[in-house]
Amino acid sequence: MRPYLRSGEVAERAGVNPQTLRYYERRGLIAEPRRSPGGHRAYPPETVALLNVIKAAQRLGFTLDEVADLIDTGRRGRSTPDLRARAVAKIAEVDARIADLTTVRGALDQVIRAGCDSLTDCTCPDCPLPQADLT
Amino acid sequence: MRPYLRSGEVAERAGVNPQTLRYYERRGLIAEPRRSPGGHRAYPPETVALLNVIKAAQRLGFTLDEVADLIDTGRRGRSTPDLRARAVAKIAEVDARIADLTTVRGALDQVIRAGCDSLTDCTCPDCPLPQADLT
DNA sequence: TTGCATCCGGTACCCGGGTACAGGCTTACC
DNA sequence: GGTAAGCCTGTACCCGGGTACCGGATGCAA
Repeated sequence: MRPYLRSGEVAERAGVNPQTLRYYERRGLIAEPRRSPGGHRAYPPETVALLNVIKAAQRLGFTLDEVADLIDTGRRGRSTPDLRARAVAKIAEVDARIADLTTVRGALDQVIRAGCDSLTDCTCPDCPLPQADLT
Repeated sequence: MRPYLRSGEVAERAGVNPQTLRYYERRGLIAEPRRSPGGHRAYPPETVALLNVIKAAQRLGFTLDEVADLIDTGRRGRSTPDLRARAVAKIAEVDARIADLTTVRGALDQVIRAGCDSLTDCTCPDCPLPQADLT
């Protein structure tokens, strides 16, 4: 007989929009909760913690699908190496993204240093715009 | 009496989907071209070059709205400092994004090194997951 | 002149992560 | 037992950058 929470309470405690709860339910991130006799959702308190976990994972760059998968994998088979492996793969993604942005940064820098004055009719010598990067 | 091009030809030369031409027209990136008597678009050949400029600007990280603005500003008043200023601002955006990603990378690294084994029930000591970043 | 490729306008859909609104029901408190 | 806050479902919309599909009209070549 735990103190079940209503959706608004869960949302507020987790710092999340109430609509987001239903959205996560649809996406399979949180389980369908019990219902009150009138049909209102009654959440166990752990849900708040789960939402915090989801937010933490999002901040780590995981998509909602990936988070759903991680939660799911953790729940069944407890396949230990999975989180590790996914974190390693995610680091590679992040590194690739950083490399892209670094290239872009360099190209912007060139544009500035060459003194480009127009996208369409730049008059600067050796204008870098036509090549502009390779992202 | 220049050799006007049909939309499919422009699209092919610029390496772009034909639908994208109409989309860019709607977005104000390319001007509405002349029409044939039957209503088909007849593009001047410069359009291909313009599309390449647009692609270059996109690779520099500018949004289509920003590109439209840059082209427009270049066409009228020839306000020289504008491209420079926008490139400087864009570098700041890129740097901020890189900083974010670097933070995320660090957090992922911590998760791996701490040996976290589950999003929801990690058993590692000093588990970094609850804090996980501040992006 | 006929046949096929292409183009037309309009509309709908895709990705990801939600948010908003409408119209009706339940719950909580006095 | 009244009233207001909160919840329900279903649906539509937002961002950015396009892509796809439809039925009908054109363009061009043989």
